[in-house]
Amino acid sequence: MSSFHQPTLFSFLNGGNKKNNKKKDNECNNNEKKPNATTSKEETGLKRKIIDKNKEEELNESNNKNVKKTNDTSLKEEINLKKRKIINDDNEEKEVFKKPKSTDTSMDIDENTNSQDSTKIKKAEKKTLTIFGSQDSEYQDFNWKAGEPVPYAVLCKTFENIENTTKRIKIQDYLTKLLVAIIKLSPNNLLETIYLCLNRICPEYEGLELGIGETILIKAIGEATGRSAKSIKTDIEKQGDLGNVAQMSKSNQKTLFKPKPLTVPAVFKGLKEIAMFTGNQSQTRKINKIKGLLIACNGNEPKYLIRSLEGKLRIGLAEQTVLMSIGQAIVLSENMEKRKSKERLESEITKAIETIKSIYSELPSYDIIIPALLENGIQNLSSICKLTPGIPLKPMLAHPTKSLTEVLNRFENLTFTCEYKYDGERAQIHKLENGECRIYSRNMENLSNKYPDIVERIPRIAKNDVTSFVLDCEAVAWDKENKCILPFQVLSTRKRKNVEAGDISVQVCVFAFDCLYLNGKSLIKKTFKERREALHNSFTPIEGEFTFAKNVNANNVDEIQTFLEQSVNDSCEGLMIKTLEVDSSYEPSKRSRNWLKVKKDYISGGIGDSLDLVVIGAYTGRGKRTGSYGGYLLACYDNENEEYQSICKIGTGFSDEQLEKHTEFFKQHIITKPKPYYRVGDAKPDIWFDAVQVWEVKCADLSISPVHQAAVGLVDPVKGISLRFPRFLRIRDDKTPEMATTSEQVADMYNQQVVISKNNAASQSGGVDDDFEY
DNA sequence: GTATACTAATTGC
DNA sequence: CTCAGACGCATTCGG
DNA sequence: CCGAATGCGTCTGAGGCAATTAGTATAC
Repeated sequence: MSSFHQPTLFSFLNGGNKKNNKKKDNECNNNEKKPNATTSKEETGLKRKIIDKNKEEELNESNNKNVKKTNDTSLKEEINLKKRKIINDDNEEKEVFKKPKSTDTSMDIDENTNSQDSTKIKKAEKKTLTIFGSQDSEYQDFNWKAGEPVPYAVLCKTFENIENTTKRIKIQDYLTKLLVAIIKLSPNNLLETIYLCLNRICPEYEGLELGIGETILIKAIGEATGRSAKSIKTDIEKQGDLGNVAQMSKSNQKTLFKPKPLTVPAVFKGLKEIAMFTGNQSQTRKINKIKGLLIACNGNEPKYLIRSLEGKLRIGLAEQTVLMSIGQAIVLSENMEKRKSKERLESEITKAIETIKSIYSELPSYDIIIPALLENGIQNLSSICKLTPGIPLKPMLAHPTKSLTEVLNRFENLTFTCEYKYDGERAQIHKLENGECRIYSRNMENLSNKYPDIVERIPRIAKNDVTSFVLDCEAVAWDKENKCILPFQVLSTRKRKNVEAGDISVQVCVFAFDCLYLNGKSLIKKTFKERREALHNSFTPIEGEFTFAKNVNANNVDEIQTFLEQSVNDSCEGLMIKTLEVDSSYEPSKRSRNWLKVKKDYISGGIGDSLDLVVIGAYTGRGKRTGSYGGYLLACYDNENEEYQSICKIGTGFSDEQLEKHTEFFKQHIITKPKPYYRVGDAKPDIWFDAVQVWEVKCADLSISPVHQAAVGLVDPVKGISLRFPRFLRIRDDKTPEMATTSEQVADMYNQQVVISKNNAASQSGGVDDDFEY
């Protein structure tokens, strides 16, 4: 009913005093531990098993887990910590969620001063209110005064809180609390804070990147702490995260003098500067800047600073949650002094979250939204920030489905339509009122300079009375001579920057499927039926340059099945299925995955490719896969040379349980050097294995590979073949490694792909393929 | 000094 | 891009 | 009738291949 929940409000109001909270949490843990531990034995499921297994450690260490976290290096501890987190969350669930709920009712009688509970809440509320402008605050330890820059430590403390829970409402809560305080104390820092939470430095469409990777970070950490790159690398394997390694290296190090504490704006400015270093010696300058920041870090700051630089905060906080927190925080901060009923606040927050999400999906720029929000409040925001040609909007995405029956179940009794899913690059085409044309990618990067050929043709696709528009399309590599679609791999060879019309080697055809804005009006709230009519009425196809996506308004399985097969036969990936009327607006904020996609490889036993491959190596896992192998190297068997040829790595498709089992199993088959009959090209795994097990693996396509060696010499003289989107299906215990898929089979599968065989046929006959029409 | 080869980073799917 | 896990929410099931 | 179980959608973070680009190191 409402996305805002009472525990959120309660814990927010009650969270005024950090020390009280902490104490309470500990009490909860102590009280809950024993009953929880005993009941867990009767329960099944992995989660429960983990709890049981680690019960003892949990009892001993739960109270000083933060201390442990920063000081303990061993792998075992890290894993325990991971599991402990689950247990803590379990306890939280019992305490934090039940207790506030029981007080909910008293919140309802807002003015009832007789109730003991409600007086408690008032006290809590009062404490929260005193945050602002006084020393007695949640953030008092950080010496943060109104009007002054937000200390980086405050942000990192919030990150730590967030990282230590998996509860989404709680995460949202921690961030909201911080944002409210910032709005009240240092509103100028709100924008920077939000960017740091999201690990970004500017709107996506501005395209500024950090240009920092692991290698440079290792160098910087090494120089800042006096450690060798090699020892840092071994630590990463143990700790699974460069941020943790930096934290460790830093805490072991004694600093001679204390630099001024970091602030949020200073860190943000530092990141932006790093991003803007270019040209000769820029890497050295980046390293020096990082070193400077690192040296100024205190407490847990190195961990989060380094993770920010890595581009992955990995604390369970991302865009959607940040947006919700912004909405919640702005309402709460606007109503701090007012006494509004719980219901009233709740509904205002729900509405604000909806508003923020929808505004952001139409105009994904915090640079614009946040200042407008601070200045004008949430009420007038949608009149200031709205869909504008020239600024990309968040694209609608599709939900994968496993079968056509699933599609029919979901869209039962609704009118829907099926479209070809072309294998190319998403292209959002904008024409501004002033005539300027731009193209944006799925991630809102500006592609105008990549596709000058498309930009040039944009004015010709619209009918005369059209002044401005935004279209949603797919750009697909196109063979002009034979009038057929080329593989994605061909498209990706196009230059990306400073493309001159003259040096375009790969032609593209644009397949349009939606119209989001037309002649000064946004169409996103209209039904897809209406939008598609607008598209078809206002634009004209040009052969080989601009076409509408092929579609059929079928509604029975047979028809759709035929259309699906036809799409694959026409070199497409499968179908997109969209409702025409009900719930068919283009509002990614509502449901970003409102469309369904049926890809040929999803359908089990169907057209999709599945291979039986041998495991010959592995890579150490990072993050939540620390302590197990995060990915494996697979090979096919070559009869001719009696060797195993690498075909791909694989890192998805297995459950946590399987992942652990694989790790256990393959630890018994480690070999120190690769066998002479392993041919792996540049795919060097961290650990080599004896060829003992066969895995069934599924993929979407096969491609010519610059690294892997499968079927080398059969399709390409020097290059092998690899798999696109590989995923683990199951262990094939019935097969020995010699019975794995062979190189010949791999080569055959490659050649049998429609898009390959069609093009081979076309280039051999030199004529137009008659079966191929648009 | 300039051309070339290599590596790391980013981005598409 | 694929996939699994955790969470939150809604609905159904069973004592 | 209420709490437990179940099912579904969303969100997040693990992991994949292959291409260009930018910066650096090396060779001539």
